[in-house]
Amino acid sequence: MAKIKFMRNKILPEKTVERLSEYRRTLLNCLAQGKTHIYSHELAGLHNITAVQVRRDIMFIGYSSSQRKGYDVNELIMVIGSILDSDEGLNVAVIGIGNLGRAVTHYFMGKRSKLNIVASFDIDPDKAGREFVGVKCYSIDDFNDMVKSHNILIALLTVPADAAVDTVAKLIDGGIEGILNFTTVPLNVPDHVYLEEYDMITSLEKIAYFVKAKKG
Amino acid sequence: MAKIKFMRNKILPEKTVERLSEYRRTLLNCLAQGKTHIYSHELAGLHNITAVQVRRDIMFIGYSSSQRKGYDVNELIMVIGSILDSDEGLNVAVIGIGNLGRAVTHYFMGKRSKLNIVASFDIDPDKAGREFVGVKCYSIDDFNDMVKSHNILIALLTVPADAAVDTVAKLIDGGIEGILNFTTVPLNVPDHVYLEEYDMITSLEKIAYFVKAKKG
DNA sequence: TAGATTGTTAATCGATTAACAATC
DNA sequence: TAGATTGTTAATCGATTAACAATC
Repeated sequence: MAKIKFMRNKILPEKTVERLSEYRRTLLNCLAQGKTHIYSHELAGLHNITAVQVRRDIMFIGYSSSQRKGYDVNELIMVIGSILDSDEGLNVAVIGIGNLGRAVTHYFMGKRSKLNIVASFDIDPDKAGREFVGVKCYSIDDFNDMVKSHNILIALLTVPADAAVDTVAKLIDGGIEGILNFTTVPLNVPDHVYLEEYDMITSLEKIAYFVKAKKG
Repeated sequence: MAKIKFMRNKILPEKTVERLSEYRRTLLNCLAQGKTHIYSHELAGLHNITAVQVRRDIMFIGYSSSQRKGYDVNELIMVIGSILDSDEGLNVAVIGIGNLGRAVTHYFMGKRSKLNIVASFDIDPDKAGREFVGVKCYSIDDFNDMVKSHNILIALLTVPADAAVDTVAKLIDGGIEGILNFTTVPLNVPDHVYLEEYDMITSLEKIAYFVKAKKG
């Protein structure tokens, strides 16, 4: 039987958290293919990183394989789940149900996950009450009530750029704790809110720069 | 007049490149509001970073303000442009024109940029020849020819997860040099290809983890 | 056992921040 | 000038990698 040291209360490095999320998806695929054990160098190879990094990440979460036959895929999935997931699942709202909002909702609905999109919100009164991609849309004015009644913790911000700043003020006011910002607008949030930028334009401009740089 | 040291041939740190892209957007807004000069601490405040970091980034690109009255907004935009943009613009293709592909295309078309979406590609023969969001769709079989004739350098990968690996092989074969990966599948690419992950699920799971961690 | 693999410490690398002289 | 601001070096922090003893 594998050992799990309970160092769960320690906060993990950001990059490790990212990779754990990625490992888990890969491990679920392995499981689907009937693979029950996986070596650190195998998992590393699938992610284009080094085996040391995989082992160090796994060390951080306090898991260790019992044999030298690699990690038990099933166990590792469970342990990562115990780190990343909340027992009760986590409720998420999409803010702004235009083209991007709908595509993102659709994208998420396709994945199994402890993260549930429970509502969308829009400023357009015509949209309130309707359902988009299987998710009910509410007026942004109902946001505060909904956050409380539906225990919404995280918001996906997919509003147009010029609405971003005002909308974020509403999200903060409503008591949201995490925001994934799809807009290209830099946002100011208080310390207790976790903000993650998700900026296509910057990602693309970065690729463009390094493609140029590589060419000489 | 401002001085520009020509250290353009040096490769910039990844994070600096990201921030330059973000600064530029902010600077364009400043310009639109009639602001001609900006202090490092102002630009920093708008991005929730320190003024030292702004100054260091600007030092890296070899620009320096002539007065102690902050940076000339217009000049700084030009200098960042000379770093990030290619003179001729850069041609981009969307691979997989489903929900996500269309939303992403729509999103980009709204921004002015030196990055042009010149084509989309799909495996579905019914889509080839049609136009989506103002961009013509081609069969993925025509990819190699199109890359050459339209000088496509970068691909946005918005295909379903199970098609990701095969599709990337085609992109590489066609001679693509940069990929923005919207799928959740980890990809293996040769050294000369610049790959950037753009993974919503991981971003969300990361937010979920740190929201939990902050609470106790 | 010998070889492969893991878990962990120490060394390195890269990015951020602190400190401060130079400038207007 | 005095105060504010910049440009840059040195120190710190965080993340990756190298090295290696321990284990099966």
